[in-house]
Amino acid sequence: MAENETQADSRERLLDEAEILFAQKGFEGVSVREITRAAHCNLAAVNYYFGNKENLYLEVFRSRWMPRARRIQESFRQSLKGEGDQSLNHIIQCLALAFLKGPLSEAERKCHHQLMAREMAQPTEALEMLAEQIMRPFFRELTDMIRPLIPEGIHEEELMLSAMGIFAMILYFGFGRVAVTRLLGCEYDDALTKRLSGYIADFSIGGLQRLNGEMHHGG
Amino acid sequence: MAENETQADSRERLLDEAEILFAQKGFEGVSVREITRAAHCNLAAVNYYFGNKENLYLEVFRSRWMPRARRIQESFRQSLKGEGDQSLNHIIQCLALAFLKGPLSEAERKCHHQLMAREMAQPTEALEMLAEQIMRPFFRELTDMIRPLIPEGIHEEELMLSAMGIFAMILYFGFGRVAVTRLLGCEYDDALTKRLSGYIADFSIGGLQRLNGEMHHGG
DNA sequence: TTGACATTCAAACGTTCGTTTTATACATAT
DNA sequence: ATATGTATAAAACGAACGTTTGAATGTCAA
Repeated sequence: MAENETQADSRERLLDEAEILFAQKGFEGVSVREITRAAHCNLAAVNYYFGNKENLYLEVFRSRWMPRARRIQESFRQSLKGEGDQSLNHIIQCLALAFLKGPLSEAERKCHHQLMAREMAQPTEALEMLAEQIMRPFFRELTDMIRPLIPEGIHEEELMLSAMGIFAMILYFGFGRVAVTRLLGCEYDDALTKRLSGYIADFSIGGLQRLNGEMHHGG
Repeated sequence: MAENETQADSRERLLDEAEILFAQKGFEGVSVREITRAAHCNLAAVNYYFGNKENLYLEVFRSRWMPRARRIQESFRQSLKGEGDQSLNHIIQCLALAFLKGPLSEAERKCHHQLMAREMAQPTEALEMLAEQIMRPFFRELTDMIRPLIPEGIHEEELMLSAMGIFAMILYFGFGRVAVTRLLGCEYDDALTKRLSGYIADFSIGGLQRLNGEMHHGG
């Protein structure tokens, strides 16, 4: 084997193009023909390498989405370690930034969040995999991180919901950017992303602190 | 024409069933045959009444989604008028409640939010219609309502983003309930809905107040 | 009864879908 | 040189898709 390009890269090209197309149009919205055309390989290649279309979809999550999710998480941990400040403010700011600007290109991030949003709206086998291997561990890590920084009596569920509320906004402004720009009346450029990031951080921190206060001072 | 049942109700039954199925599976995920089967009418009925599948989809938004959105908004206005309290706290609480519990049944609300989420993820002609006739007017109404209650210097965009942040969580916990329950590890029953509603309200209010207090964004 | 109109129905249209089949090209190991 | 395994190619499979057709209904006015 060895040697020049376009050889055994068909499998990789298929995964690359499939992820983009699945993110843009959804599983049912893309045909195998469209994917193989984009990847410059034969129609039968999907079945040759992955057995069927559904397996290709799952493999996209295994070999593309999950590693990227881990990179985002790692970027979050690194930016936390970088400074001594471990306040709630700092943690959430780093969290929002890691997911909204993070270590990814604009195209990658858009693709990443769209796929996630689609799985949430219409879960498949893939979501079970992500929930188990990516999301639940990270939520646990996150709640463990936050717990010592807030008043004691708070319920675990509140904590979980808080973390999910943050991701709600991240996902919303990520996957719904077409609608967001249509409503804001301005383009989704780098500046807007930065402002969104700061806004989400502020909003989340405010929400968390209010939750803390409510828990203790009644309401 | 005769006033019997099941007569010219085919059109209405088609709209009812189509909305549910479109919400559950998306435009491409449902076949005309599936819709007509659910509505107990002939396959050709879709083309007879609506010309084609896409027109049926748009008509679902015109004759089902939009009136329901107006009912939700009206419920919000009524609950505001009911009491003299016009504080920021009260407004947002009413807002969250109107969208999370509001005047709809559980099934209706689920259907409603799922359709919206799908349009945000993959906008069609329908979203332009909703943005113009429903969303933009309501956001304007909302920001006009909130503006006098917060410090002056605040930017219009911040206000818009705040409103959208609230809807982000509403949509997230609405359309992603399968994923939510999978992460929380508990069922999405009435009690959870109630807690979610209160949580989103608290979270949103906290976020807004923080925005007011601190104009600057870190990072 | 007749004619016109609105609605339903079964059947078929042409197209596209995911998948399978068969054949071919080419590298490497024996 | 032959056998082997990998990869690509074109063509076809049956099934399902959205849509169209034309006949069969039922209703109501004339």
